[in-house]
Amino acid sequence: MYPALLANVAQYISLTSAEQAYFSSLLVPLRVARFGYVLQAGQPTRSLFFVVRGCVRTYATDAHGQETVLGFAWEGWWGGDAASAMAARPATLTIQALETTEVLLLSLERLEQLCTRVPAFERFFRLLFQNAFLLEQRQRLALLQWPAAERYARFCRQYPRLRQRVAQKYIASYLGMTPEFLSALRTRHG
Amino acid sequence: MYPALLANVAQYISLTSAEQAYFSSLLVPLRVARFGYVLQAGQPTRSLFFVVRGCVRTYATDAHGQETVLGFAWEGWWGGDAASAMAARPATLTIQALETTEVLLLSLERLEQLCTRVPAFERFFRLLFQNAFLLEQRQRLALLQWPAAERYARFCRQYPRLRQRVAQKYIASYLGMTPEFLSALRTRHG
DNA sequence: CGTCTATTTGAATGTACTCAAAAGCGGTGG
DNA sequence: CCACCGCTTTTGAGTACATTCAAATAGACG
Repeated sequence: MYPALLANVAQYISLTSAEQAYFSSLLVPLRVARFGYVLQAGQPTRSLFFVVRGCVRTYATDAHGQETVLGFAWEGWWGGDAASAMAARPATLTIQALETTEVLLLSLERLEQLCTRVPAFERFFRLLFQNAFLLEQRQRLALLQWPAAERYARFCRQYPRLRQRVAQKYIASYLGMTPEFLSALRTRHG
Repeated sequence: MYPALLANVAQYISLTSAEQAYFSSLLVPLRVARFGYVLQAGQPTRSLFFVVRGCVRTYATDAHGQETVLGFAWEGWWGGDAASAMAARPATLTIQALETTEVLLLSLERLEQLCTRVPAFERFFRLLFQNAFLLEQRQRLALLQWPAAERYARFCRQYPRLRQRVAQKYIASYLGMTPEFLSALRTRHG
């Protein structure tokens, strides 16, 4: 039984204790050391995961080896390379632990099984993807309509703790600017 | 009965004809003339919609009146200001018809009702939001990791017909560049 | 055919990037 | 516990990609 994850699920749906036990039985805990990988580009992947402890960054690497950070996930967040997992293709994204991190893996096979046997989970994952979609859209609009300084200011307001938790260069990449430029922004303003 | 929408739903779930009829009964058809609005920022909104015919653009307007195109929807696509509808707040996005357009409105109240009475729809909307999330993420990564010329080239490959269908300035906005710059790109390359 | 808007063209500007090097900080081991 | 080492952040100069503004041309629609 994993209280943090059950609490996350309970925000959206109610489960009997038998359902909770069944759900828990489908999860595979994984512990990753700092700078280790939850997933590496090129590996087969068929899972999503829930972060119990720690923090990870998700990034794509282009042909020149340039890394682009797509996002972060810490306690209480879901993560994974959903596109690759759903298409049953090797991962295109890499997910690296920025601290000692513990996640619970849920394979898509088991997710489907879960949705069949406990239909409330169909609803849970609908709401999960709905929220993920809204966050993505919001962040994409930020990239399109705000200049770099404004994006950083909003990021600091939205995720004040994350700023002290992950390296500035990763935040810069996530916000679509170079680390040098973010550094210059910080000295100019607050 | 709306064959185009039922075909869209049938890609993911199977419905009895009674379920099809019930689903159809929840939909409200709306016809919008060219340059008319399916939704305007500031209006209350509690619906998503499916495009039967025509094409719309979805955009946000900032404090200076600057418009940013978030996306397009044409025959067979779903649209709406999901964030506002779900939060039960006035729309922040505007959705304008670029041609004479027919949509089918589905209010969130009825969507919830539908999911309760026909649980397969819970699955349908999970998959719909899953796909929407993946598209958003892909487009956000494009903004972060590709230069303007590359984004346009990929857009033309991915949506070749859309290029002839909507004004270039809207495509430029969607791709995160000015219309002047997109025009310059086009004369330089193909 | 005429008007209105979209697209193209061009020049000047600016925001953000690249490259390089110094300074700062944290983790690790002595 | 301190000192070193490596990585992150800062600083600065030069550059480039993309923007702004303005005007001319082209295209669409009535």
